[in-house]
Amino acid sequence: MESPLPAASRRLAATAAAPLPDLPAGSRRVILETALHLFAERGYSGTSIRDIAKACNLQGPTIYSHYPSKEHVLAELVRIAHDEHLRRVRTALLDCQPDPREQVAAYVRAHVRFHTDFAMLAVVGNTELHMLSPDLGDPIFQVRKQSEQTLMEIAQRGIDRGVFHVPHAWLAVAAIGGMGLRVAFWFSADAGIPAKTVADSYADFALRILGAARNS
Amino acid sequence: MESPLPAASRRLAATAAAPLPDLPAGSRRVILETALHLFAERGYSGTSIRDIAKACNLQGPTIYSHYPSKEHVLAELVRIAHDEHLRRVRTALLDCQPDPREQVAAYVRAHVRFHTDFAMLAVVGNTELHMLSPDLGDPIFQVRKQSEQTLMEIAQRGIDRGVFHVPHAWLAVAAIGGMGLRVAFWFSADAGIPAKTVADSYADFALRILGAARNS
DNA sequence: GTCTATATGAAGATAGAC
DNA sequence: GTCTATCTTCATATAGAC
Repeated sequence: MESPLPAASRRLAATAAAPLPDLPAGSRRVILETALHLFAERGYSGTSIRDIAKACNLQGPTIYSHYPSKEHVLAELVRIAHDEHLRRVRTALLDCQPDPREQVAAYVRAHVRFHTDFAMLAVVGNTELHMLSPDLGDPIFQVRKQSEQTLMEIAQRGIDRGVFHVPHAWLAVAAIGGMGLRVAFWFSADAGIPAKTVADSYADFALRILGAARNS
Repeated sequence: MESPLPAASRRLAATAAAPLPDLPAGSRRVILETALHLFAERGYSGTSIRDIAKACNLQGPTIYSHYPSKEHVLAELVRIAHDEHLRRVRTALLDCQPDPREQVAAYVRAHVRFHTDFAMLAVVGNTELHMLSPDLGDPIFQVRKQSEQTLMEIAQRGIDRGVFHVPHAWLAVAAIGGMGLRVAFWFSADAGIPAKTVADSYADFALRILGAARNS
């Protein structure tokens, strides 16, 4: 009954971030990676430009040589998060047989692996997206919508073909998405459960939720 | 394929909070309910004492006649959230047959109804708990742990009796908890799906995850 | 690219009058 | 219980030197 949860007072369990995908070079990169750690742990509003600079061994105003505002730093992180999530989901589906069961399993494995492999990015992307002004946030909401719609379409297609059996498709999709999102908060690479185990298990859970479990 | 999600830039869909349980009277109550709305939408760090006061038609320092600090306001909200969650889960189990399937269904219905009926309280309780100093946060983490352990014990008991069939009990419990948590962000009393439908559906999803679906 | 100096405002919190 | 006045620190951001 030992639980692999983060230490009580921490917001998430992960301590190291996987190398960011789609990353700028040089100082921008250092700033971005440092901001990621701070935003993940203390939140966007709870982190100051000076905090980020200090953790980079820079003076506060130096940040402004690389980003026009703190909001732009957040926006780039949140954009990278959503782009990478969508990219992984789409790639997974390209490798897939046209069977909705395979597609759901592939989607959920990719979804969960994103949340294990980029836990900090996922936490920031999900908890701070709404802090962005419409100007910076709206394009990212569009990306998010595409990821969500993709799963909804797979589910609906499976229901139409009689492969899935669930009274309310949207609720099933919301549940599957939600359980995956939460992984970013408790998953830790060092502690306990391998990412692949989580991904495979959640893929199985998703199929069970949709009434199409391979093992039943 | 219409989705009942919150307007793009909002953090959660709920606009009104159910009357808070376990509530103080008078000005403390007004302050608490106002802070709840602001913390839910903008976060604890994104809300100032002056914001709260202004929304109460008070001057900033007046808050300090009722609470010693902003952190104490948050602490009371987070405590109420966790106490009410635990109380509901426990009450639901008292009305229950000793069958693990019934117990899981009762737990999840109570869990989900907490997140629909007190969406703002749930959002603040879950996203801002880690902002509290150990002094104020630790007792609340204890309450949280009790809720989590309760579901884990039910699941383990069902597995031991051969009623549930799932390779990794802890992952199943994490998935069930996580999908319920997420409900607080998208649920809206006015829009679309009744709370009872969500609760019943998620109870069914939980049983499916545990390999004990009543409908399969 | 990074620094120091600085402008301007807002933060949490206290003192003390009414 | 609520107010005004205020303290101190910190916030984002800019200007301009090196």
